[in-house]
Amino acid sequence: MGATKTDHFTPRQNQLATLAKALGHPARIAIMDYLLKVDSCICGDIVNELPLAQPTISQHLKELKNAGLIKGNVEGNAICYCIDETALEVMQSYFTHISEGILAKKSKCC
Amino acid sequence: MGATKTDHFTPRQNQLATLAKALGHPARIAIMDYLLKVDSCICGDIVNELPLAQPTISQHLKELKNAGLIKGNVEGNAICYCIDETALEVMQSYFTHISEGILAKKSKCC
DNA sequence: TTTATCTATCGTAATATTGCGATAAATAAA
DNA sequence: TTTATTTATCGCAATATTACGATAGATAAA
Repeated sequence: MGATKTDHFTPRQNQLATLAKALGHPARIAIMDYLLKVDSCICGDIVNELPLAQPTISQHLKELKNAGLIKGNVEGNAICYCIDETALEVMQSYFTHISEGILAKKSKCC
Repeated sequence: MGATKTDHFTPRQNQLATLAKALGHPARIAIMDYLLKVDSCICGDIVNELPLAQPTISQHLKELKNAGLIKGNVEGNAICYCIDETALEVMQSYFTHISEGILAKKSKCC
């Protein structure tokens, strides 16, 4: 035990969970914040912005990248990361879907 | 090491991360799905819907509740859970905010 | 009261995450 | 080529998560 039973759920449920999990750490929210704040990709300066060591940040960037939330490409001797809109659209439409679902509900239990 | 450095980030970053983390498991996405599907609260039948044991589901419900995503109240000898809209609005506005941020960006790096 | 039903909690094992020092890999600059 | 600069990876320790059997607590039904 201890491992998530991924194969018992639908691909959509797993995808949403993967995306949410990737955002489930304040450092990774902070990285997304910084990516939005600077009007460009981040190339190196992200390490100076966060209160974490370079290997730790590299690891968080890797997780965001694996989840598809950011993408990066080599630029000189730095690497350029920026937000991947596709994954964000998935999350956004998920919450829109939930909101609509709640509005449609006429039940009054809680 | 091993513990998240929560105090190094802003309350907003921590709140978003907490909410995202709570949704970061397919079982909890499935619970939210089910809460939306049935036009009422869930009272007991959730255990039959998921491929997990009762204690595990109880644990997942607890995490969703701690994050503020669902709320529950006693109803007979069952407990009635349903979605808490407030937390969802936080997430929805976060993704709206990101989308707007991306649209506003004129940079063309990636 | 006794029994059934539903949910929570405890305890524990397996696995995953977080964080960082040390170090490697890759490219730029000198 | 040598030296910086930047990022990734390895290895490890500390902590957190996931899952579930056993069991307790609470209410409903008989």
